[in-house]
Amino acid sequence: MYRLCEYIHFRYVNKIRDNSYIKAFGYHLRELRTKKELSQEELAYSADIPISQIGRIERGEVNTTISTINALAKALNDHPKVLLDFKV
Amino acid sequence: MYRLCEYIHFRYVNKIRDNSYIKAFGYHLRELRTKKELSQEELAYSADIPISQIGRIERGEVNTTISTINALAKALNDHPKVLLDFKV
DNA sequence: ACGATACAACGCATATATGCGTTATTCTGA
DNA sequence: TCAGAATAACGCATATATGCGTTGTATCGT
Repeated sequence: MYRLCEYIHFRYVNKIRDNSYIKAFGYHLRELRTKKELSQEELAYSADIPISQIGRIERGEVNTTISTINALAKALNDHPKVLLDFKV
Repeated sequence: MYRLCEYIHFRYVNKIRDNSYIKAFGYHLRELRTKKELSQEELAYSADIPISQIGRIERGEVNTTISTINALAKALNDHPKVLLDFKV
């Protein structure tokens, strides 16, 4: 039975998203940014990311992707792994 | 002029996604997994992620989120930063 | 008081990550 | 050679990350 998905109705649930982890990441990013005395706007400009997205990340509203982490790391002159170096 | 977005037509472009970086990440994840002699299916089960998603990540087809990295790290008994510890 | 600066919060668009199933292909050991 | 295991690849659904603009709020120096 190919293409069974077309005929079966099921409820989609994203199980992976982890709010406590993305909040911890946002807090950590804010610490890295403020320690380097950068404003959100300056970081946004360096990383070529909209400032609104920087805000959402720091407030822990979004489940950031590794490409974004890479862009932020370059803007902060850090290795990407530094951005994940925090405790939950 | 509030809600200007409603009236202005503009083309949306995702500038952040970085295919070479997500490919390098996938290759690195595959190395971590095979070094521990785990099949994709075993890793998928431990991390509670669909096996098809593990495959897509390792083939560098998707821009993985930090929640997924966290889940994979737990399943691999590594700190999340280990998953970003690679060269592009 | 007031203008400037920083950040929060919203509104809405598109692209895509994930979930979950199936089918196709490749690898591997007896 | 060939059956089973592992992986690739596909199909399609929903949730959401991002892009880009605006408005709201707080702080601060003057």
